Amino acid sequence: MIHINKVGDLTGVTVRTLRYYDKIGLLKPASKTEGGHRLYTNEDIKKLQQIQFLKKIGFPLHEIKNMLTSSEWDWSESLKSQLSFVLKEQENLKKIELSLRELIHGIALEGEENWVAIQKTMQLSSKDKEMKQLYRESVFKPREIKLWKKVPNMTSDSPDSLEWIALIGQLKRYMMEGPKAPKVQNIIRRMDEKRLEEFEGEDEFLEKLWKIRMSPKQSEKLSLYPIDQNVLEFMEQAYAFFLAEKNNPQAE
Amino acid sequence: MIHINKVGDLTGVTVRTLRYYDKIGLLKPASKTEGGHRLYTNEDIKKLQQIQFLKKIGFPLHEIKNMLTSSEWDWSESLKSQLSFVLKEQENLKKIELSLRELIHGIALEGEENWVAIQKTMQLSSKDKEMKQLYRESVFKPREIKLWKKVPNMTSDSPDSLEWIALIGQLKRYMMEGPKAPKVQNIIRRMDEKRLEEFEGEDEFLEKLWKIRMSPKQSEKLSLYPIDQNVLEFMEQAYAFFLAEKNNPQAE
DNA sequence: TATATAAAATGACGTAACGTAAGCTTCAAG
DNA sequence: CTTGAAGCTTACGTTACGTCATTTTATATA
Repeated sequence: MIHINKVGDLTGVTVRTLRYYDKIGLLKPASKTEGGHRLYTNEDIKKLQQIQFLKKIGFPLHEIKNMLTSSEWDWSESLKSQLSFVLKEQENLKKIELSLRELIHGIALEGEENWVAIQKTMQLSSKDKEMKQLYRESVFKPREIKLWKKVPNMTSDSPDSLEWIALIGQLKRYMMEGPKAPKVQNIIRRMDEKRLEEFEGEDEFLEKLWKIRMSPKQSEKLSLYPIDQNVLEFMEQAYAFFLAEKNNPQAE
Repeated sequence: MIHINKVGDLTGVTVRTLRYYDKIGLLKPASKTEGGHRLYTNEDIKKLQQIQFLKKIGFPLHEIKNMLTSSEWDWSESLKSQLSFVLKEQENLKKIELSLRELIHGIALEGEENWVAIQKTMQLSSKDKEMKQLYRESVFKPREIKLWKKVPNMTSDSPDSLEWIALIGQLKRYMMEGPKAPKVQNIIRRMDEKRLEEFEGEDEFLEKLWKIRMSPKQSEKLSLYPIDQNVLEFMEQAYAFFLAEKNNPQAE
């Protein structure tokens, strides 16, 4: 016969919990002292461990009670339904994770102080994702759909996407220095390097992508994070200058 | 000025919820009629949509309230901590998923009627998984560790593992017909085919595995689902008979 | 054996985010 | 002016306990 706090020590559950389980009839102690103190047996401990396990895998107490009392319980049934529930929960959390990453990257781009990023993402997220997939397929060729995966997007945590976000963020910061500023040109050079690494020879695709980028509405349809028009234009100027310099190095 | 049930139609939240948000000060309607009916503006609707989004990604209402009121809120901070929380939750659900699969497969093996499978798995799950990894590394060679992944286990949902479980389950059902029964021999043949497909030429490894299998204690240490001793022995007999038949087809 | 003290018992309130029901009041149409 | 629909407030129920507050029992010491 084991006292209540000893049971707690053995299994890690609190005294309060044991009293609660007693009250709801989930685990009644085998006996009591004449004064009313609860006394548990080894059997009770085993049952408690089963309860703990079933609770851990997500069953509510009232269902655990049924499971352990009714001998005719359809274990297979409830385990499978619990499994499908768990799978759904995981999908859901995956979506939440993507939204969070989008927001975090958005703030990295826009800076924390202004609400714009948050607003944009919250609007984006409220729309239908599947629609976008369909639209995407209508605009690009099948082969280009594969390339699409390499386009940096706000939900990815790949190093590549992160660097793109960082580069664009820096570009915004240095915009007031003009497109020819060395800092800006360094960023553009790095972008060009990455472009070559990832999209070498895919000029047609890049051309299409850039046109879409220049139209905020189309960008949004494709769930591209809407980059400010003036940033895009600035980028185009800086890139033009970069190309000119490259072809004619010593000129000034 | 929009009436409360219209707001519900527009955003999908219930009237009760809107009244609740009013009460806790999360979303107060811009004005009220003299009779006390709530009137919302377009601004309110926008705010409500933000609330919905933040709720969807897992923030509690009181935190959302802070986020939307205090202008100095550290968005980056709370988004990141929420992200890490979500990641932890996903890990947790993954573990739960594995436990559930283990139980479901256990029942497929032992049959629903007897508690044995459930008991066994519940005991297995309560122990430390990392310990097992270490033990495994001490028993097998590095090269064999890779092979280990192909050993059917109770938590996998790969077709291969499922078939092994099904085969062993059937074997148990036909045990009373003796090791020479055609049904039993068919199962053994299928097992042999699979063995060849997956472990061809790895005789040393299989030998080791089999020895461990014959010892319930060692099996458990490696988190192998403990198969009953008599089933294993029966399997050995049936397999011996199978080999004999194969080498000497027409004898009887 | 009386008493001090630890530990146990019961009862009640609080939690998060609403759902649901009861009973009363306001709004808008006819 | 009536009437039915919709709105209002109040309050209890939900999950699985945590956290008091108060009282009673068990046990060790004087």
